[in-house]
Amino acid sequence: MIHSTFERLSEEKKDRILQAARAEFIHNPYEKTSINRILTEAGIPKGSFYQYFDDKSDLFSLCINAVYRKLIDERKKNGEPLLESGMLRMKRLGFEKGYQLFSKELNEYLSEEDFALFENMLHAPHHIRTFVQMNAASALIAPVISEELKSDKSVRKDIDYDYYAYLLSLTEVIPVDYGTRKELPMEEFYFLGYKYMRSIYDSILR
Amino acid sequence: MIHSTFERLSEEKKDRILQAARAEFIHNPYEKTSINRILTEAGIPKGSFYQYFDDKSDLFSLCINAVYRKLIDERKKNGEPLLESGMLRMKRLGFEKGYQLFSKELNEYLSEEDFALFENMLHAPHHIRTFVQMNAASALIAPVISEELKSDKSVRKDIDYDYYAYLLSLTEVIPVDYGTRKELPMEEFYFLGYKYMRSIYDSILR
DNA sequence: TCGCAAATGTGACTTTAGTCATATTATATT
DNA sequence: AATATAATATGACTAAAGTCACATTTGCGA
Repeated sequence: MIHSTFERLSEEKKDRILQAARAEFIHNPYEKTSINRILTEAGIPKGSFYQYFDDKSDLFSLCINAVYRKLIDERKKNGEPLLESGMLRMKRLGFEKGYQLFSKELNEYLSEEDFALFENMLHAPHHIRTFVQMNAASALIAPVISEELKSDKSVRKDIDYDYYAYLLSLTEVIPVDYGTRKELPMEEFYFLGYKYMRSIYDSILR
Repeated sequence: MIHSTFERLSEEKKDRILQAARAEFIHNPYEKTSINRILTEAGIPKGSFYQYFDDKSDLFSLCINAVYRKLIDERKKNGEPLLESGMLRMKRLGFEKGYQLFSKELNEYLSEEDFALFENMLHAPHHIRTFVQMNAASALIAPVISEELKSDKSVRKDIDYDYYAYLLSLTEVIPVDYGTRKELPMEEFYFLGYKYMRSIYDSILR
């Protein structure tokens, strides 16, 4: 967990840490990254690190969340709902077309460095990847979906919006976890994701 | 991930490792446990460890899975279905009664040491706990649920049993993750678990 | 503005994880 | 049985994580 001591830091210092961490996580696979190096680069003493964070995964989460936040903000700015992204559209348009659109958008929104960072997340140890993705889902994606559910006429009014938004935010995490364990090809993940999403919707649609 | 090299080891050696790890994880909170100590205790050289496992979380998973396996086997032996355990029954009988029954069963099946181990799992870093629980769910619990779904007349025949069994196996993991993040009291977890289970069932019941 | 307490900063130090070159043992091939 | 080849075992070594006692700064009531 990222401690409140970190949040209280000056923007300048927070950014110095983020940038140093980002560079490290972009250029190395997760297991090869070093807290020591990041701290030297950012000019932060070792002791301080453990006042701000629990461990390396927090630092990684910080970097990944920054990219997710960018993605979300862009979609919002363009008036595109978040729920429509990823899985659901993939199913609606078919895998090929949906994936093309998805890639196109990512290319618009994300830099090459962002892609490298995401790539490293995909190859990080299973528990780190799951942690980081669930983190982003719950902290960034779920709140947006919750709002979308509230203003969606086809959704029941008596449900716990936050909880179902959280469940929906896992639409990428859960199938990927399952698919990875079963060693399924990437393409199948999306259909699993759709099934998962479908099962949540079955409970909350009027 | 636990490598196949470990599986190939003699039962004697595997058990020596399991017992040494178990003792370490029972007597220390996760962060205070040491691979080095476990290996010294088990008489296994450092280099061998990394031929069998990726890291400490594998060793922890090994210990936790052994207890889950015991629980599952006991329920099977007594002819009690797995799906009825935990959340669902909690909802059917009400929290108080359901929890009493749950505790009673656990007390029958598990030793004090098993409890200590589980306790340490509950307080392990978030990503370790999630990893270990999802692991057990997917490797041990899901296969049993899959069989139960297949022989359940009220379940549709055209579904992907394994996948929905996997989703149902997460009925304890998902609500606990959400509840922990939101800092909800333990009791609420069970109602969230029921909602989660409900939403999956809505999709697979005839 | 002084003095005190709480919060934050600091880096030498200890312990732990993880690597790798080499040794040993098992398995297959003729 | 002799030889080649692959699989496993080993522990000294390197690099990393994590700790802690002490220093410095900040906030705040008198």
